[in-house]
Amino acid sequence: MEAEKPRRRTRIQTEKRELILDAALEIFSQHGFRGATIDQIADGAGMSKPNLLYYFRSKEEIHITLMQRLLTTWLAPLRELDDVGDPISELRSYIRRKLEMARDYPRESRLFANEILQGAPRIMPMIEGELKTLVDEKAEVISGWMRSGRIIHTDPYHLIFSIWATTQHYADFDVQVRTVLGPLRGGEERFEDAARFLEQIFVDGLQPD
Amino acid sequence: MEAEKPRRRTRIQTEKRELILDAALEIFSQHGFRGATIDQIADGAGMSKPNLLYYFRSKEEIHITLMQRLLTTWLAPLRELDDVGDPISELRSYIRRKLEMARDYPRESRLFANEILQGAPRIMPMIEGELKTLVDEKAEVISGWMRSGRIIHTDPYHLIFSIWATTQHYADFDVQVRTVLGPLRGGEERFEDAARFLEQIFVDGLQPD
Amino acid sequence: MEAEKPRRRTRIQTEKRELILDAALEIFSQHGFRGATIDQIADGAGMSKPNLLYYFRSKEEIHITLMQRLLTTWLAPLRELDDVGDPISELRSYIRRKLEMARDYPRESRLFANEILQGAPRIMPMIEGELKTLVDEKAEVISGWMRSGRIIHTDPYHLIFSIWATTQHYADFDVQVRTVLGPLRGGEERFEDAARFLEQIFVDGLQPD
Amino acid sequence: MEAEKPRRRTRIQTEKRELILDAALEIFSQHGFRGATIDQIADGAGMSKPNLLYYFRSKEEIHITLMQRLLTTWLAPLRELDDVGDPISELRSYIRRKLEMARDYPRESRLFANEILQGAPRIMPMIEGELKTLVDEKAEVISGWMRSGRIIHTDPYHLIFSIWATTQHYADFDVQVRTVLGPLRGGEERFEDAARFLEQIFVDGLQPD
DNA sequence: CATGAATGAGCATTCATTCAT
DNA sequence: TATGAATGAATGCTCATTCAT
Repeated sequence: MEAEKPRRRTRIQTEKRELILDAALEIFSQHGFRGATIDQIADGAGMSKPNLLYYFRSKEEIHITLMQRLLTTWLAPLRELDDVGDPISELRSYIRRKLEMARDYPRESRLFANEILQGAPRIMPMIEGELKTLVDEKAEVISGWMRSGRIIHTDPYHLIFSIWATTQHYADFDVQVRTVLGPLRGGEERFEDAARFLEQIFVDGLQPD
Repeated sequence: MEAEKPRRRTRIQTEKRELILDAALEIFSQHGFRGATIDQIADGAGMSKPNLLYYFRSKEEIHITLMQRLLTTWLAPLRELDDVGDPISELRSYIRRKLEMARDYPRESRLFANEILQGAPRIMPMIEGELKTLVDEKAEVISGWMRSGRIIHTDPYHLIFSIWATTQHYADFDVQVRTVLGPLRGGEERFEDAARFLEQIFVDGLQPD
Repeated sequence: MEAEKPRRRTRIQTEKRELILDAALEIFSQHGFRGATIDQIADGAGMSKPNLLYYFRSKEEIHITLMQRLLTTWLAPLRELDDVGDPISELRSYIRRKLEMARDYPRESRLFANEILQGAPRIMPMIEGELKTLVDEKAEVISGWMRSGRIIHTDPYHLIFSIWATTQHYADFDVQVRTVLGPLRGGEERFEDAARFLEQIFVDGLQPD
Repeated sequence: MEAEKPRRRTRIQTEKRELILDAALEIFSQHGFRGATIDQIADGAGMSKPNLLYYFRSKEEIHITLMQRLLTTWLAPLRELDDVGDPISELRSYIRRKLEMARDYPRESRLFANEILQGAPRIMPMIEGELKTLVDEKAEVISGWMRSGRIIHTDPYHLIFSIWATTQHYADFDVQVRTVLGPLRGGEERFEDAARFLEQIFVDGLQPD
């Protein structure tokens, strides 16, 4: 109801907000929105609860801010998928980049998965807007490649879903993956192995004879 | 932590426990463990909170019970993967069954995903035990098929992970899938389309020339 | 948003609710809505805060319940003002009853005053409805008495306001009244003195020569 | 509790203090002492919260300062009641002035009412001192008029209370008055109507035959 | 003078669990 | 078995006040 006074940000404000967002990412991705407490986040950010609430008005505001940034980074690899490049190497790069993100930013992946799992209560508009638009656009690019015979014919949407699912799996189901692979194969090399496998499936599999 | 006194159960007890577990599945899969409340579950099961706690000692006990059953059902398709069958049709069936489960039991899938996402705090022993054992065993079956040249050579573990990831995606990321596909392609037929795509990738792709 | 489950009330429920309402009346009338805390009320009612919230869902619900009852009792004297009685003795009785209420139920008077002072944020509908309707009706009765020459002609609405103001003053401004009157005249007899004065002003003053 | 160091004030200090007091009057009269926040007052005064607290050490200090001024203005009409004037026209003027104050300074009236309602926790000394002294004095003046037969015999204290109550009612119970009078009679003319009624009651009614 | 930053104490409300019947 | 009643421990958020600059 109240008018948001759009506070101009000082340097300290910006820095502290980053601190908070980082701590929040850790906590939210681990416990989900409801499972996370402001206390935990404040602790992680090294400040008191009321002080944290001086930078963000509410738990939800932190979450929303996180989500907005997240989506942008998260969609970056897909956004780079280039119409004019070579289809095979474009797809290969896309898968590589997605896997790298799963390896380097697993918290972001889990935060996103958490939100979608619960029905995307706080992120739906972005899914319907930005995300859908981008996917539609890139699906069209892929369809073009198919029509021109540069990759075999298949469903571009489900192709994208599958790439998402398989790559993000290494972040979202990390504990399971590592446990199943065991100490011998569950180290960092698992990402190399996954990359090799996924290329075989998606890249070789899509290559016309 | 306390030793469970193994109470003998009457028929009524068993029925009520089922009622509770069903309600709990609904709530837990929707809100996660911490986000769910006993009140909601009791409501869903049509009984009072203390009465519910007569059948299960605590919120966690419900969750654990649910998880135990879940894993068994969840692994059933993989367990059916038959050593002596035809590899190609075995894999095809496996993918089909997993997709059917994603379609028919999305709550179970989400509950499982939720748990793993949070680091499997309550299910780790089963992952390390039952699940890992089964995967190891079936990976060996698949390896056997590869060695005998009946399917092409690749990594059986990552193959299993990929089948899990892609099929479960249709349950866990359901909102996103339907939103992106839009009203025209996001109906029940999405499972058919997915099946067709996944067979192309996994079955045709693994076929030796 | 949630559907109110209309709880059937047990005897204990009813008794405890009364206890709470009584304590709340004490606290609210003393500190106002915002100034009162649930802790204070729970303390006054001899129970824990969560226990109190088992009987009333929120602070506001207590206040609303209190207000609803209040208005009914509060308007009772005016409601008894009888069309067919003798105007002079009707007015005399009305003033007496209002003064008795100020003496015997000062907390109710103050609670009401508090609410109106703050712009009646939680009671406006009742003012616009029940209260206005009743006043309109009784103003018409008084007007009738005037038209028939049984009391002198004046404004019936402002007459009612003045009776309200003067009688309630002995509850609402009690501290001031007692302080000004001092120990000699500020005891219980102040109500007798007030009654005598008010009758002189309102009753004798309205009498036609 | 600490001894106030009597700070000498610059002109700017004085101006800012006025700004603050005006904003505080608005807020305190609307929400009561506990319901008001320093933030709201600082906002209303167009300054930051710590800056406001540079001019007044605490919320309470603002309130006390406000109360002290208030009482002086508030008692001015009574103070003007003149021993040597004509009793009837003195009383008439007194009522007029009090009604004008209710019309022009309703916030002051409500602030005062609020404080008394809560038992005058912060203003008691002034009630016992300044206010009581003045009332005693003026009651004696009125008694003199009665003894000399210039107005009829009645209780001067309760007469003063009644004039207070009835006039202040138009400020303190403003919402109720306007709601009951409705759009047709609840405009600014309500003060004229009230004045006419009150004169009839108090002035004509006190006139010896 | 002015303000951004920080905090301890408080507050309404929720929730898992226990107790008595 | 079943439930009404009770509560300790959170939990999100507010607010008067202080501190540093």
